[in-house]
Amino acid sequence: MPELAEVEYYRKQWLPCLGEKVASIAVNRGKRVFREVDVDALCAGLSGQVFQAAERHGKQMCFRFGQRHYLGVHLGMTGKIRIKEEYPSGKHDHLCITMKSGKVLTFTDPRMFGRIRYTVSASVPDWWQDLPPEPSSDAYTFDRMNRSLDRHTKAPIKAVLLIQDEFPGVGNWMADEILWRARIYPGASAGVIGPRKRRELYRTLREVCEDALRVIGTNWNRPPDAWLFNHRWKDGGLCPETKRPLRREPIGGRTTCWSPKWQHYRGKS
DNA sequence: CCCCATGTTCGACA
DNA sequence: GTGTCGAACATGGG
Repeated sequence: MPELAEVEYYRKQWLPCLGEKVASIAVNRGKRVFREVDVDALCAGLSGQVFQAAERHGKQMCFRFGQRHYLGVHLGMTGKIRIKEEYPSGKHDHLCITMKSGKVLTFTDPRMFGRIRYTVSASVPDWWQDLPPEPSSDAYTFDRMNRSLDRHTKAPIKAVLLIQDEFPGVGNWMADEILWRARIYPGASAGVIGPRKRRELYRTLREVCEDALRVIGTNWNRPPDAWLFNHRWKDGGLCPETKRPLRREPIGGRTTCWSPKWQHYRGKS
């Protein structure tokens, strides 16, 4: 499920326990989500620490315990985090952090494409440093987007928008929403998109990131029907602009939904 | 049984 | 080295 805005929503789920102390840890040892983690160190290290901070960058999250314990969480395709009232928990609750209050910070992920990281360090771990600017931030410039397109001139623009080093947080539905608003055919090579269209793309990129954070990232509200979002999932969906049928086909290796008449821009050939 | 899935990574190839 | 593409990862839902 999770892209930028959904991850932002999940980030907030543990916040009610901010300032509380960890009582004990339980893990589903050996699961793929712990592939980069020393699980013994995590269980031993986190106990007794105070939950201090919850941050997000793109689709990644970082939770700090005490001054030196950094817990990284990526939700993959099916990950969720939430608070449970008591420990005995579900089959896919791979990480359960029970607090002194009895509440349990829980990480769930049936498909296990998600990933946990754990670092103890006086300084910010390398995986949480020097991250590329998010498209919704002030640091994200038109020049930067241009460079991303020029580094991947032959790839379909849809595929380029999904590269996390270039567009952190953008996922499959957001990429489709961005291209629909900019009226660009998702299969168009990034390199053939002209300067004027790039300006439009820059605007819709930032707009979709901001809209998504505001509408879904806050309370997971249902987006307006004027977005592509509500129409893209099922067969038979209609374009909110043209009222004509949407198309769904794999582009850039992912299921892509677009409105053929509306998204006619294919660049210079 | 079949096909599909809002993500990332790795190997092959040009 | 760089860029692009497809397969693989593991599980559940329709």
